[in-house]
Amino acid sequence: MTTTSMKDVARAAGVSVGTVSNVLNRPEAVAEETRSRVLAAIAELGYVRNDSARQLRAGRSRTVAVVVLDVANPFFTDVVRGAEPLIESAGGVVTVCDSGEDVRRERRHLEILEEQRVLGLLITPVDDSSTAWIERLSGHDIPLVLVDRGAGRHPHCSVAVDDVHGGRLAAGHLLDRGHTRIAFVGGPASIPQVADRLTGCREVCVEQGASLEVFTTAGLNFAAGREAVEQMLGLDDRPTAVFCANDLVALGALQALTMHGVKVPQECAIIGYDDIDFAAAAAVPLSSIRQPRSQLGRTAAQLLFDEIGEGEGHTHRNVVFQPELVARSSTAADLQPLA
Amino acid sequence: MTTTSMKDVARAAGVSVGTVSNVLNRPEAVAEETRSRVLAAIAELGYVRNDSARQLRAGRSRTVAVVVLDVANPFFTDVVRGAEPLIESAGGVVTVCDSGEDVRRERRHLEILEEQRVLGLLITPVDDSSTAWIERLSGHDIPLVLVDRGAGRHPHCSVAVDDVHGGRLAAGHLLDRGHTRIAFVGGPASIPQVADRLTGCREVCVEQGASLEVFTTAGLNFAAGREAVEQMLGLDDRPTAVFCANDLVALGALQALTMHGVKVPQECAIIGYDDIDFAAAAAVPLSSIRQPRSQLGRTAAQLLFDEIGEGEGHTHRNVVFQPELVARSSTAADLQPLA
DNA sequence: CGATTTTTTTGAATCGATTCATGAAGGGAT
DNA sequence: ATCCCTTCATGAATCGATTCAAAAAAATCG
Repeated sequence: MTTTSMKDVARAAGVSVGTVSNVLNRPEAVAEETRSRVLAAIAELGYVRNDSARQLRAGRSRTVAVVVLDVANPFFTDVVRGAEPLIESAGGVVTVCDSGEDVRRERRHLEILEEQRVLGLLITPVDDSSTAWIERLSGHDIPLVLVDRGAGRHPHCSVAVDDVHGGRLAAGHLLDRGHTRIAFVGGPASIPQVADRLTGCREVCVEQGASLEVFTTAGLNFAAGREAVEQMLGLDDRPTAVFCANDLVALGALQALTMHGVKVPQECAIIGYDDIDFAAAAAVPLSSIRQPRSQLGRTAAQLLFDEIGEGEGHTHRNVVFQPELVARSSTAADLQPLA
Repeated sequence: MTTTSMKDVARAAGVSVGTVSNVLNRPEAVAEETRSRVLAAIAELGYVRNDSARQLRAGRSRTVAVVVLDVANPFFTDVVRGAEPLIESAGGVVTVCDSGEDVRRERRHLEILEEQRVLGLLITPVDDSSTAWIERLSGHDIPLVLVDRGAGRHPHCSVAVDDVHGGRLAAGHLLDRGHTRIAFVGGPASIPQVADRLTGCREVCVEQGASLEVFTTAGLNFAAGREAVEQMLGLDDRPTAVFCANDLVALGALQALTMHGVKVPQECAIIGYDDIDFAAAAAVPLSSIRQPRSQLGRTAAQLLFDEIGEGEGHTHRNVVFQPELVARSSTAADLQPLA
């Protein structure tokens, strides 16, 4: 006999299983003397509650899943960190799922989470094709909050940052510095955050008559930034400023530029997005667009529990934060007029 | 009726629940015609398996938990990335738990994981006081592999990197550069990795007659590095080289040094540990001690499944990898003899 | 066609905790 | 001693999927 169950504890303590259950769940309903006898038996036998059985009866688990695009991206770990305290203090258990910007992985996670009957979900969807699955969970009464993504016309709570505005801030800053040939690096284009940041950037470029070259990458990481820069350096008449869709990409780009002896910011300016801690510590301290990362997580958790608490009569809320420009050395020099 | 169960599917398809179960678990044992009828009913009703019930019956979940010291540390995300493919291809589900270098948080996670009857565990224990709990899980037949930590005399599989050797490499490199006043920054001292790296460092310093100043920090992150440097800069006769217990600390230290106008490496050299991707992209590319991060994860997962597969007749294995010095700019200059 | 084997399907037992109607025991009040 | 209230403890029913011995149906063969 591998595992000891409540029945064993009950037998050892000379009580019924119902009483053991009461000791665990409503200790005040059990007489002092009985309770300590049961607790002694539990300690004696090394009994551990079986969560599956508990959940089966309860019909719902106490797990809140956070589905992110990339756990290795500090932006998301900060969002998770922001959400954790609230979830845990509400008796929940946090589980982090990494979709890796891949719809198939995301879908696999969602299938499993649905089978697990999770208490709720905070999710940053990979792209629009995620919607069908998300609606399915939602239809099966799993409350969810969209993170870093407006709900659009979807009936959900959401917390987001105005990425179009962020894109405008970044591009505006570069143009202020005198640049007229801008490169945008990021992808895939199906990721809404990328699309929005590019939209904002493009708007500003068009308004002010700057040229814009778009380098679409396969992902939002170090390697993507490096590769895009390699490609850019091959051009005859290359851009003088790069706006990267996030800081990881920007750090990769910065590394590649430095490796090729291109001086930042004198010969090429760079600005990233997210303002992760590493940005300030980079080879050339990186200008970036700051998002309220942990507040994003905290608010999302808050909305989720509001929804769980309010039940039927719940009205969805959509919170939008404004991003903020953080200018550092990587965009510090005004463009030197070419002779 | 919120959830639809197998019973509902059975009724809709005009078969027994046993047959529905067979369709899901051993489709080849069900007649073609019946199978498609059941599948149709499943699709029709939007039926989703209840994992709790399944686990209850099975006695075990298919979750493999990875308990790490800090999810925000790229070292650990890389370890997790390394372990995931193998776990998932074996039909497992990965869940990452962050102990945050805090024994209490670690313990809470372990309690929950035990209640969940996880399939297995990859864990980097916070410190020696974790041992009792780990043994408890192990005693309850939950197989586990210690990660980034030798098993010592404990009866477990483990994958580790020789941290004492790593400490020697780092210190040796600094002394080779002509430094004779070394600072070690890291903590808390109860973390074995920190203790081992310091041990190696101290050995070399003693052997070669260099002085060693130890700055013990509360954690292994950015802020810790910054604070230690602030403190160090207050000293009259300060060290000329800093060995940080990991790269996050080193990046924090580097940032603080730069902020105070101390030139790296000319006025102060720095070397970190882990060689995370950010190290190479730092303000001054950071020398570091490289660990085979994803291989660590992959091997750990391998050992775990070996243990699960072999059952009783299993013999524990302890794999130790050797770290490797990666010299970059942050230690590039030989010490300038002070006039 | 009846006997025999093979293929399918059935349905009851099981996993372990929770819940709740029911009942027992103890304490006061009359 | 009787009746009424509390306070505690009981144990059967329940959650939903899996398993497996046994029954039923279909196929094969002489």
